[in-house]
Amino acid sequence: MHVMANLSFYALPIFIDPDSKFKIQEEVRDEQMHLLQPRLFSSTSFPRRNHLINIMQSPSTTTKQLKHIHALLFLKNPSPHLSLYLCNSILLAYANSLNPNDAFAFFATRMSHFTLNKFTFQFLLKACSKSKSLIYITQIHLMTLKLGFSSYTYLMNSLHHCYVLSDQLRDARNVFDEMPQRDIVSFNSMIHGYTKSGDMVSAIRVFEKVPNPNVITRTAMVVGFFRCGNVLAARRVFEEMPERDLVSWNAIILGYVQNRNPTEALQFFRRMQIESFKPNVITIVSVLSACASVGALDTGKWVHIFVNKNGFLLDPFLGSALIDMYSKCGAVELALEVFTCLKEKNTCTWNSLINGLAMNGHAEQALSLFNEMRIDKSVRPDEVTFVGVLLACSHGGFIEEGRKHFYCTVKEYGLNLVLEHYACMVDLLGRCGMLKEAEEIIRSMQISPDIVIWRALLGGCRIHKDVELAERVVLEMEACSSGDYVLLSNLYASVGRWGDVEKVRMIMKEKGIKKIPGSSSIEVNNTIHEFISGNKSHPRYAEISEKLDELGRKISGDGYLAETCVVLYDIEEEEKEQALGHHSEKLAIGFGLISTPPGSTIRIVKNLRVCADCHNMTKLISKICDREIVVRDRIRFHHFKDGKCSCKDYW
DNA sequence: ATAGGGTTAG
Repeated sequence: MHVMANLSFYALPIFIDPDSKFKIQEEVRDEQMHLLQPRLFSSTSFPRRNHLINIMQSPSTTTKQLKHIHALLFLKNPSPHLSLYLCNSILLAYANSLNPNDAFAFFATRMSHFTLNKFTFQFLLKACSKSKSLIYITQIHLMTLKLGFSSYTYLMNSLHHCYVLSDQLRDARNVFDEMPQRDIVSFNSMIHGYTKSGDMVSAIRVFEKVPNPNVITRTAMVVGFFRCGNVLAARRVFEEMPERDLVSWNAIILGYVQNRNPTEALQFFRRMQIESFKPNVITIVSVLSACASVGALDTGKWVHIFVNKNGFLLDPFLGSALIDMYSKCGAVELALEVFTCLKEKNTCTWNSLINGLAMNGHAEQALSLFNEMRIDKSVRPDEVTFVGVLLACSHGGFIEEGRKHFYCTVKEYGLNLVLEHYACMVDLLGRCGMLKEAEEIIRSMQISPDIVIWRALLGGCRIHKDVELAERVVLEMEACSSGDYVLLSNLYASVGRWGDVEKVRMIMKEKGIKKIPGSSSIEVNNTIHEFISGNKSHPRYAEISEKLDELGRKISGDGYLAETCVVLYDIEEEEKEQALGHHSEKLAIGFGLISTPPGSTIRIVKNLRVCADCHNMTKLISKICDREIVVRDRIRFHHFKDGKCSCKDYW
């Protein structure tokens, strides 16, 4: 169907984009022609048009070359106008280029005289889907309606997709509702739209109406369920899929990572390999993230080798993921190694390493890396960088340097102070006993402080036994999460105010606040073993318990005294633990000792912070057993060696 | 020619 274009329609100024640097070069200068020579003119004759079109459509063609070819076509054309076919080709080339807005400019200036066809619109919509400019989408939508193209399912699907991409769910729905015919693509696009906006109820309603759902339909549902946190439903859809492809596997792996179940994510990664699917970069990055959060160093190393073997491009993306994984597994040397090997680094790469060093207690190294970053002109520090910098200052106890960065350097780079910066600063000051200054900083904040910041102040109160301030802080926090009460009761216990300890426990009971159970995991032979505080269910529990008892006896002869004041922070819980066994990290360490070769490093990941008793005991174990023990707690790392810890007993 | 998957912080 061909409809004569309504010229006034195209003349709308909307298509002249003031930001576009687009200019058709009417004349191609000789030297520019010369630049094109080697590519275009293999023989002496003028290249055939199709050849030029092929070059234009090739993804390696730069915008500059594209414009030259474009000008060349006009220049060498005998008649004043090119054919519609040729113009559509140029349009598509611009739509696929790095500057899709050039397509609109070309359309507005060079195509107004044409009787347009469906390809013209298809390519314009292609440009829309890349530029996501709502103003163009609406305009093209109107044109398709006016020129009678709205019965083309392909076109309407593309239009629908554009609206979904730019979060215009209502418009997308209208397009969907008005379509005379719908195919599987229409349904999939609609489902995607609903899941993207979190409307799972509508997505399910559409899903149930799809005559023959395919891989894409089902994968979209998996993603949708994960997005709204319904892990079980996501899993069910996945398990019931008649066929799966790489994208489905990536969706389930990433879904579990994002729903904080990295162990399950790694299980699916393993299953995926059993079923002979070859991972791509997206899989790798998701799996690395899972390894990082669960501390699975062996799996992480395996992935790294896989990356090298299969010739994956080590770009800043993948590099940062590797650095983050190694840092969060406590293997700083390996993180450093990746960093030095990387040819290309972006801000995120630097951030990953700075944060990694800071987390692992290498405060000086983190700060000197930051200074290197400041010299490097190719990157610019951002807010995240300063989180790492301030974290390093706080873990190293560098008050002056911390103040300097907090008050000056952040502003030097034109950055705003965000919640995380305040949290680090309050932590730093609180830790060093400058509780008053810490509190003043909180009071002076432009944004309202969050729970992390109050908790940082509370941490300072605990170290310096400032009960009065702690009480005020807890009141101010309006008492919502259990950690704060535990800390307060902890503090009361440490100064012997048992009556108040009891009171806090009553409040917690009344409010239904439960202490989060401690959980520690350790990776042995590529399997993650998780231990919950006081839980005996591990198959080798008896051996672990025996080992811990044996160590306990050895240690008591070595001057170890249980830290009673901390043990008392939650008596109810503690009694249970004494009857049943030990804190989760002790179980994990015990298991590590009996299941790994002597002398090898034991790595533990813990969901809560290390208690003083475990900290003490771990130090001694590292000495007696001559083992390096690396414990990652909720906030940071502890590297135990020869009876000492990298945190220097501040945490 | 159109539909589903992508890192970094407390």
